[in-house]
Amino acid sequence: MFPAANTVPASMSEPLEDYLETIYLLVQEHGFARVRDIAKARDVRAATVSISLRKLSEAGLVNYVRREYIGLTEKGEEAARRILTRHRLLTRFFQEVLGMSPHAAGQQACAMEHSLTDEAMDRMVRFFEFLGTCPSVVQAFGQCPMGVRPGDEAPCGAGSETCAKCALNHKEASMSVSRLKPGQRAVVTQITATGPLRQRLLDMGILPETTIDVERSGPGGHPLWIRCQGAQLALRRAEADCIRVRQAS
Amino acid sequence: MFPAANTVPASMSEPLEDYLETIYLLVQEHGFARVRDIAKARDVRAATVSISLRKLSEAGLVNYVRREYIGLTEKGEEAARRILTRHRLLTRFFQEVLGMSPHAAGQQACAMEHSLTDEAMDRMVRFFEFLGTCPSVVQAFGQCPMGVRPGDEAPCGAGSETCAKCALNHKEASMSVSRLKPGQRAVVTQITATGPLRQRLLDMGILPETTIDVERSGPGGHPLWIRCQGAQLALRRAEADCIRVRQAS
DNA sequence: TCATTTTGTTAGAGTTCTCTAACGATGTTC
DNA sequence: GAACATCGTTAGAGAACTCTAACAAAATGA
Repeated sequence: MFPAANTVPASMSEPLEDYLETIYLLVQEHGFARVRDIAKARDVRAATVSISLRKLSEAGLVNYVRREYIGLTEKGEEAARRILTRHRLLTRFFQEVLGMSPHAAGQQACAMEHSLTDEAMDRMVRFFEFLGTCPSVVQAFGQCPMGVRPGDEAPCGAGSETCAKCALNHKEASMSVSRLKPGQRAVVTQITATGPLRQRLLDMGILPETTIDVERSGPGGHPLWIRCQGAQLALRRAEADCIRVRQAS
Repeated sequence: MFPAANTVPASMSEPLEDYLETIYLLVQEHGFARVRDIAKARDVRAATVSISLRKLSEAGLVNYVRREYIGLTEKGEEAARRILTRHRLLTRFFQEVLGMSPHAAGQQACAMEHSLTDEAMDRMVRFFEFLGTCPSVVQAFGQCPMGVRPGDEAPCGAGSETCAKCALNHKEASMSVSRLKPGQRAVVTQITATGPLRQRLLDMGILPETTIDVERSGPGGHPLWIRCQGAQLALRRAEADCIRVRQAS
């Protein structure tokens, strides 16, 4: 009669995903998350948060006992990272490709992040990988009379800026992340994996143009510990081999 | 004490928008819409539809008296077209740019159409206008090893196909739709308007690559009647002047 | 330490969307 | 025209999510 604490709900509701995301960000930023902070961030009443926390706790996504500090479980962190990665990816698209202001792009991403399918995400990442090796595209759009126009609010110069990076990209040789030594920093250019392995890496937050710091690397078959978007992740050898990067600083 | 039948609700709920969309499509396809058909199309029970119709009716979007045929008001049609246009635009993006199958692209569009902001829509249309004059982009993506791959389901060949069109586009002179005579057909290449006028045209369903049939054109300041996506629309002169097309057949 | 403020919880209620079940109303068939 | 099927409506209920109001617990400060 235990309510299924081990069962991953087929799909979570949007509000619940938002709470998870909020908690993740608060913990990352301040080291802790309180009911009050969550309520403020999501613009709801504390009472509502309280109830939602119970649900998340029952779903095994949040570690929470009444009036204690709030933390995500392993599963909860994974779920939060999954949403946040979608958020980042969509924001980049609206900002860098379509030329929207960071704020507007973020808003739009917020509204869509819950419904981006795995396939669409996969394809969108491929699109960014492509942009990284074909600098002409965004550049051309940026210069196109219909692209970002002078009168537009916060043009954010995505076109030219991105393309400077891309041109570099293109010239520099890329390598597998597994070649990096602890302490080195690199920027993802491509994920060569396909299928579930690719999806797994994407959901962890490994997207093109993401910075990766290598923290520890064991010999041979041991996992490679990296830091990515503020999160510490363990990559199996097979996973690390699929991540192409260019070195950065 | 009349419940505000003239007030446009600031924003409609997603289900209500879906009902509107469904009714619009049913009327367009079969000439009429019954509760049963709507229920089937949306995969809900008739009872639910019945209740929703009352709401839509109270909002002044649907013409409906108990047990009679169901039709959209002027306002309802506008709202439905607005959503459908977003649907079409997003579908095109996922299908033609990202290379998803028509079915998957449609699904994804369904989930996002309710939250696409005016600005994002505007920018996305510009992106398509840009693609129409810079054929290299989608083409290049299609040929890129990371693009649509041999093993993929329903590649739909968007890359090459679209670009053949684009190349033509590019070479042919475009003209304003107001130059067309009744009976002529053309394909939209660009909407040169900006601001509210542009938004109005987009919401009517006037997107790049949309086919337009001219039905009636009055002299001088009279409106131009066109058919677009199955809908008959009246364009004011100022509006027609902003629509660039290439002639087709 | 006692009063005050801040923080979190519970109780109760409202909204929206959905369902099933029962019931009218309309139409069809023999 | 009676029996049957189809279609639409209403009634009643439940799931999510939210709110306000009242209360409990903890922290702060004089």
